[in-house]
Amino acid sequence: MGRVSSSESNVDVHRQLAAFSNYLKRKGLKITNQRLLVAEKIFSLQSHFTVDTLAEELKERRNEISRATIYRIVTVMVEAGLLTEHNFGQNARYFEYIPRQEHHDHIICNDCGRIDEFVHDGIEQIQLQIAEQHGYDLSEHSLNLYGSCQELRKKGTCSRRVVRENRV
Amino acid sequence: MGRVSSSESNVDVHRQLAAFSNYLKRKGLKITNQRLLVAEKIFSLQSHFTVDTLAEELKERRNEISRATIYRIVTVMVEAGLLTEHNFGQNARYFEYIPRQEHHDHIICNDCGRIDEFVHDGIEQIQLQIAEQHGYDLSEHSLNLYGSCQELRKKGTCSRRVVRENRV
DNA sequence: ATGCTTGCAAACCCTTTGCAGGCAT
DNA sequence: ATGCCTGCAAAGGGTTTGCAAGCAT
Repeated sequence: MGRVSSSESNVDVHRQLAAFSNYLKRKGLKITNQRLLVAEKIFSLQSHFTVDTLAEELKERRNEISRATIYRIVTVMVEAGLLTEHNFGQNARYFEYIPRQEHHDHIICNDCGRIDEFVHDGIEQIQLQIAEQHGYDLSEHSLNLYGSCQELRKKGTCSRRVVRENRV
Repeated sequence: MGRVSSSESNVDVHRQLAAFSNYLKRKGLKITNQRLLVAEKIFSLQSHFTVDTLAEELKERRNEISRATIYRIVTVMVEAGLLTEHNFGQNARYFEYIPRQEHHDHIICNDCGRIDEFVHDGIEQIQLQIAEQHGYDLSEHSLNLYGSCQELRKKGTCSRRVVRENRV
């Protein structure tokens, strides 16, 4: 249930990389191999990630980059407005590439950690009203729904769990 | 804009402490001085807190309790259903005492860190619909609005910031 | 040549845990 | 007396930072 038809083409990735390069140039920052590799991985991922998962994936493709550097690059990309940071749990910092300013909120599965996305115009508007009523100038918001997806209920198992008699 | 008329009376605090004691007894846990002091502080706080702020406040009142112990007590209280944990930022674990299962969401000020609360039945219902549409069994949610409150705009300063020419 | 970037390792912050002594039961 | 609790200090996990070498400009 991500974006319309996923399969980000290479053309898109290249365009996004070019945009990132332009940003770097404009800011007087250097276009390094590490920055391009990390950005490319993020653009082609098309989903949420942590610095840790990113580091693992890069390592598998023989493009190992130190976590310190990845943290620094991700920070630059957040400043560039290319990445958004999420607070899904207390001990994980998730980032997500959001093409063309497409906003959305998330539903996270308590069983398997799966993350789905949604947008609801009604909710978006109500939020603006609420902020106004409380005297706030709304700049952003974070709406996360937590629950269990169908997988565990239907199959009896999912990537993380098995249905047991005594659910905790 | 917290709960109706705040001023939690001592009577209430005592009742809540009694409830907590009962819970401890029921679970075969011990009623220790630290547990009572921490719980009392939380009940009388009537707002969001971190383990750190709690530790500081207890220290000021000459009731210093080690952070390790506070973490352990807070964990028990979450299990008892007396506390809810929030993810307002990535590097702070906030807890909140929620009397009588009163649910609410939050608006957080980016300037001063102030936290206001609200409930909107419409949003609550829409969330259930969205979860259902995506095949999820909704168990909980977290909705945080971020913005700037009136203080900084009106006074030119607030507890954390001063209005400057170049806002970042 | 210049100085931004990288990688390493150490430092940090918050949180958890092993252990021995303390206390509620 | 029993064994759960506490406090200390050490360990852990994620993130940041100082520094010297490396690389884009």
